[in-house]
Amino acid sequence: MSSRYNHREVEPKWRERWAAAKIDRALSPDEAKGKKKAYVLEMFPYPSGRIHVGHSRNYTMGDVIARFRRSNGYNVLHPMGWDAFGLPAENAAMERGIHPKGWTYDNIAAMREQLKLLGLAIDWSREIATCDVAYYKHQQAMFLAFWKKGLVYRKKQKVNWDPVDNTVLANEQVVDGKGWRSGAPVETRELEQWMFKVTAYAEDLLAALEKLDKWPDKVRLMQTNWIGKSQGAKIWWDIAEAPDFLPPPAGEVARRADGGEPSSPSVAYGDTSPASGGGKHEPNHARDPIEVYTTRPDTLFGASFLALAPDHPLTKAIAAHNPEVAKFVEQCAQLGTSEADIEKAPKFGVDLGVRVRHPFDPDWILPVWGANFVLSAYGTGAIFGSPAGDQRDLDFANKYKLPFKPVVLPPGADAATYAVTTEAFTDDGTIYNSGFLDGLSTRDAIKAAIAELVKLDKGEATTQWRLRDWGVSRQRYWGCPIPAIHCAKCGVVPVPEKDLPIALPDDVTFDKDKPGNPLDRHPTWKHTTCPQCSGAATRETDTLDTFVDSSWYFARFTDPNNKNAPFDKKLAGYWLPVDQYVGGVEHAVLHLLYARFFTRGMRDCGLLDGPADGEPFRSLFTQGMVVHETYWRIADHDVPIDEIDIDPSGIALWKKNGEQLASSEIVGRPRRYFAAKRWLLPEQTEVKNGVRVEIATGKPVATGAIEKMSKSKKNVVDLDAFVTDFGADVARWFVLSDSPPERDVEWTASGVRGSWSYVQRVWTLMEAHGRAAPKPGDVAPNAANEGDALALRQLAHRAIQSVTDDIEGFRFNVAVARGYEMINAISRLKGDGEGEVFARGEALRILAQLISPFMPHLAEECWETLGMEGFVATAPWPVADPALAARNTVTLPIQVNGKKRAEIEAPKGAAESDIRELALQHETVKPFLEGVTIRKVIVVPDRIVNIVAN
RNA sequence: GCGAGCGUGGCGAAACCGGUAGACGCAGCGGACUUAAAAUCCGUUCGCCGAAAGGCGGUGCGGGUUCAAGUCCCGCCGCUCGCACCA
Repeated sequence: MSSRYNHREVEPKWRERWAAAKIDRALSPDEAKGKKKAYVLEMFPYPSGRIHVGHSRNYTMGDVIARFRRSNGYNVLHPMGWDAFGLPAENAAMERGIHPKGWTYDNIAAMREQLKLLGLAIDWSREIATCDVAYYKHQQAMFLAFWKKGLVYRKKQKVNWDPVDNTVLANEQVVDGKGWRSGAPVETRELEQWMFKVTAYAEDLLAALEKLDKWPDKVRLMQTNWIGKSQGAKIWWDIAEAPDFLPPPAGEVARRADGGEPSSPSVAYGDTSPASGGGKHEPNHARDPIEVYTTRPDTLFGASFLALAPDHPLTKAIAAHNPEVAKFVEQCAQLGTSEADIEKAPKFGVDLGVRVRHPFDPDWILPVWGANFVLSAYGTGAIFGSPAGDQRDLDFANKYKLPFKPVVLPPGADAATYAVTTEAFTDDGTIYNSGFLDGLSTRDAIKAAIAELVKLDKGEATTQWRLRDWGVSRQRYWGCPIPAIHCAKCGVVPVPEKDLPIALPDDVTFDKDKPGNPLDRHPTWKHTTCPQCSGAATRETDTLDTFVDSSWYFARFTDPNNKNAPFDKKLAGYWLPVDQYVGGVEHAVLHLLYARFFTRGMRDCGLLDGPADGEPFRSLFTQGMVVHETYWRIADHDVPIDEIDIDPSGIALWKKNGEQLASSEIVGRPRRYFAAKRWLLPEQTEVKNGVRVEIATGKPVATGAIEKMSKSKKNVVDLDAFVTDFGADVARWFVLSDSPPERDVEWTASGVRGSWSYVQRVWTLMEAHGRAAPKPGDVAPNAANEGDALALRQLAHRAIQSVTDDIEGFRFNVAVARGYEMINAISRLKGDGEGEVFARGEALRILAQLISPFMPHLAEECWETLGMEGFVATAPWPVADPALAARNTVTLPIQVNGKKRAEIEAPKGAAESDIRELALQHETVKPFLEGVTIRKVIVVPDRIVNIVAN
């Protein structure tokens, strides 16, 4: 009498029982005496609306780990929260005339209910949302602490400015030089920005990457490149000649526009100004020596020119008087910044009319050029050109007929004949044509050149970083207000801690016609008094970048309801670092770097005792996405029907004047062709007679690329509907099957059917067996230790070993395969004797435990059906019986000259000489040994035999 | 351009230290049950030759190391990701 497994009743039942028993609650350190802790965390979601099955994969992976750890006796912290500030809420507000707060909290409520459907073992008592005042007031206090510590400063910085939306855009929000929402060309503006001094930890952030051995190499490499440490030298080139209009070498002239060290410390709060750059050659006045950065001071004798960035102060100073230079600067500004543009842009430049002296020879005069390929944002914005050793310098020198000579002799080349024409030699070699450096290796010459520069006071060794400080100002409403006050008399003043929180006002207006920051135009909120002089003052109306919110939330989870502090030092010390962090690789640099910075900052502000090394995430896993086919049809009105069509098999036909275009001709499709696509939800389509059609119209539908599930392409499967139809367990099982977790998995109807039928098979066997499963430790009857029963017992115990290793090693797809293997083996075992019943019951019990991290509801129902006590979720993880899991006989393949010819069964650990004889005497092997001489017999114990003969 | 990763049946994949290539799933084919269908169950499925036993070939391409290579080394080709005129 088998009944169908009814997930609609079973799943909610167990979720209620788990909640009632509070099994997901993380224990306090005192309660958990004797247990090890495990902090398992998935990157918390942005509450964008509703979740779909694609979102579920990330949480399911974390949940498998969390449940697995709990079964293994750990005190598990597995929390959930909401990255709730951000632009989409304001956009929704503008489009629909609602409040960002209401929109956000509604979304959170909806998504919380959806996530709960998945049966995740989450301690919901620790839920946080970054837009709660209870959360961000601690963030404001932390901002003040960082400020006090010198990790916060203000600086004029170039930003992407959207002139239509009146706001700063992040680089990611600039697409092809245009604002992603407004479509308006983005302008560059200089704005006073709040900065976090990430560069203070550059050395440590880089060095500590080596210790993060449980992070993917790929992510560590990306951070290494992002931090971009480079060792070299600064060199000061004295001006020999300059145009008369340049001011004399005195007075205040700004240094290069966007340099390493920030400018004036305009903020009063203890020691707020970052350590100044310090050299005696600062600042770089128009007639002061030109500072150049190089990694190759060994090639100094090959120098033939200096080149400055278009926005180097000296270039700009000359452009103000020299029309030719002004034209050059303008041309550079007009060049696109996209990758393709840079690739294509030819090198060009202009002689600035300035001449400098070579540091090693005052009589050696070199020209100074402006050049488009020199970046103002890197190094000092000025280089010396050594054409024989740098391809860009060589191209430039060839174009403008600047002289050059090779100074590095490639290994093996002849100094008498070696020459450079169009290809520079950039590798290490032997220095020649270089005075006192002659004969040295590249390495030694770099040291010798720097020593000489220091002696002459013409330069010094230096380290250059690609990493920049983090600009956190956003001209936005829906974010954490920055706790600062602007006073005409006192300058920028921190809000006293007792006045926190600075809460966002609710009464703001969102008006499409009045873009910009609603805080800025709020009638009362921004007006306040100065905490120092009590005079009239205004609040800072910028809010913090939402990446700040997510830079410390993992610490808040350790003590989420603390009213007086962001968290208790002891609790944070107990739980941190996060033992397993799971998230998308798209956060490889920004979020993961900022969090590492923040942990160090919190430590140095005394908020955090451990981890002493400042690393928030011990182990990181970057998971793949759920992808799905996309479906679309032609829009009804946008395009003349003869220009685009869909053939009955779902292939798009692009036509022009009735002629069909080959796919190669469809490059650079006009924009309106894209507008012609109307994406369809999978459930709006069906396959009829092998053709996918729109259900409503019966018209054929085109099948587009297989892409990450996203609202915009509509290739999503709604979670609620899926859970109703198939159950959460099927979704969880499916997203972990088939593909390795780090790779994408394609959601397919047939794959879902496979998972569904697996659930049914498990249930059918469980129910048929009933309440007769042996408990762990029950002694097996003799009959269970022979024949097929024994084979099943061995398989089950080996599965314990395998699944345990697979979960530990993030091979969930392999663990899933073991689940299939087990159910196949269990259903193959026939007979109802004492031995079979025992073996079957034991295997089913083990199966219920092994699948419980993956399909917790089904496992729980099975556990109860088998007559087991308590929750399978909290039952100890099964331990394999070594006697059963071990193999006492092994199958050895016998190869002759590397080709498999036979197999033999042999006892495990059998003597090599015995195996050798068995192999040589084997009936099917013998024919291959006739007429040849046996050269060698290789016996790898318990693995293989290979007979070498010829 | 630089850097990293990947390339295995019709498809998703497995093979952890070099040791029986293709576990497991999907799709396909054959069968059972059924009036029929769905569901379920059983068998089968890398290619070629063969009635079978068995043989030959096979992990992007070309070489190499080894008794033995999907796995290690060298050189190509292709795809994906990251960075990009970084001095």
